[in-house]
Amino acid sequence: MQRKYISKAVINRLPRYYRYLGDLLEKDVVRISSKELSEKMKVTASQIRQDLNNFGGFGQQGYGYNVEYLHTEIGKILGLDKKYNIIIVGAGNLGQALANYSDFERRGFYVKCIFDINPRLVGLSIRGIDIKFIDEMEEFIKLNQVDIAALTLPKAKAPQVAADLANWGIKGIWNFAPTDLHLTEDIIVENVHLAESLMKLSYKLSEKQNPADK
Amino acid sequence: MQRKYISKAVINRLPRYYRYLGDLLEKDVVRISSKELSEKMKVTASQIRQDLNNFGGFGQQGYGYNVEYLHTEIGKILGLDKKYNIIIVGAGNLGQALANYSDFERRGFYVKCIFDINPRLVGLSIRGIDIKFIDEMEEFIKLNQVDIAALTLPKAKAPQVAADLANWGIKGIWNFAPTDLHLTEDIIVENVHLAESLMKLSYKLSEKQNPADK
DNA sequence: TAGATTGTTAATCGATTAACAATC
DNA sequence: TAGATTGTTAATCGATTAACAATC
Repeated sequence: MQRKYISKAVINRLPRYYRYLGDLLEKDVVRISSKELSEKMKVTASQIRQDLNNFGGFGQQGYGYNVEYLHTEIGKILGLDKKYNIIIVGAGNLGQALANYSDFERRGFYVKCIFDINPRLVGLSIRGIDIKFIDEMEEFIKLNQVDIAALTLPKAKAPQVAADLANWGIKGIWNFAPTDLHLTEDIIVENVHLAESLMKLSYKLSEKQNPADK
Repeated sequence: MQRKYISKAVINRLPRYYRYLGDLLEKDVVRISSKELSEKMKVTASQIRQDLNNFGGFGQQGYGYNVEYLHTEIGKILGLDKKYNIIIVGAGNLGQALANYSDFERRGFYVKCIFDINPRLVGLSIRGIDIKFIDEMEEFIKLNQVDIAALTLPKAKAPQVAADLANWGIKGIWNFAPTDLHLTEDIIVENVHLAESLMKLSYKLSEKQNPADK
């Protein structure tokens, strides 16, 4: 669908546009101009127009953008019109939290199974999602069409599991382990590094106490 | 401590440097050149040297960088030599997962209390951390020196709670609610938007199926 | 038609990379 | 000293913002 090359900076902003448009939609706002949206989002109107025009003209001169239409179109760009099957690898607290987060389903992400090595967790289920022993993972992936694996396991185990998943045909990895996975080009990795996020907060807090000259 | 203005791009990379240096330290690596590190991290050596020099000369010509020293210095820049008291607001799965994540303590982040409105959770404790009723939060913050609040509560409640926390003297908010908090300048917000992270993964997956020309 | 606002080009700004003199 | 590698300046590249003609 997307044809021309889109910079990473633009892609990173798309989900935020999507969220704001969803909020507007809930408030029954029908149309919005780039200027109004820019004030809400605290970005420049120019950036919004520039970003959107990477994907085609969604607006109308003199009118602005139709909220519902733009929301739908950005959803399509983000691939939210498709369905994804997810497995969660690691049934610890974070894995369980993700399994419980039913909101993902609204966006087309379906958690199909959770895997762990801990026999005390195997056999349990969360929101009707089974926790299976990790040895059953290969077969499960081959029988079900699993697109994405969320890795919520210790750093030490992540690289091997990721390599296995890649071999078994997983397309994307949502990596919560605090390590970088070095896989082949054709497997997509999206990292969530909570510890690093907390460090950024910490940096900003100390900076506040010792501000820069500028 | 930090004097000159540091760009956001640099700050975002610091925790990753810190992580790689920590890994090297565990492997008892004593020194590393920007070139070696750049190969591991898949960035340019130039960028590493440029980034580090924002904070002063940590290396030595002809030698490279001492791993332990650089690790410590970046830790200081990130404020990891300080201690932070944290409260978690929202004792749902994600809040509980954060409370259970004992690794944060190693970095100086101490979870002191969890708050919720659900009477069925109040009175329980996680790893010895009490879950209290949210009405007790104001007093708790005034009695204990709380620096950071992690918000793991529904989007609808986040803005009001954040405003209260700001009034009660919280310095930083680690926001997991899928909304932007508009607070005064002097309160620091670091967002973790899991849904947006998943959308980026989704984008990259659909892009792979319909690649750009370039 | 007049007013509003997009789509898009041009100008500016900032971040990254390359190059190399300084120096360990 | 010779070799290695930093610290730092200069060149390049990319992203953001400003401006405005096109057009609804």
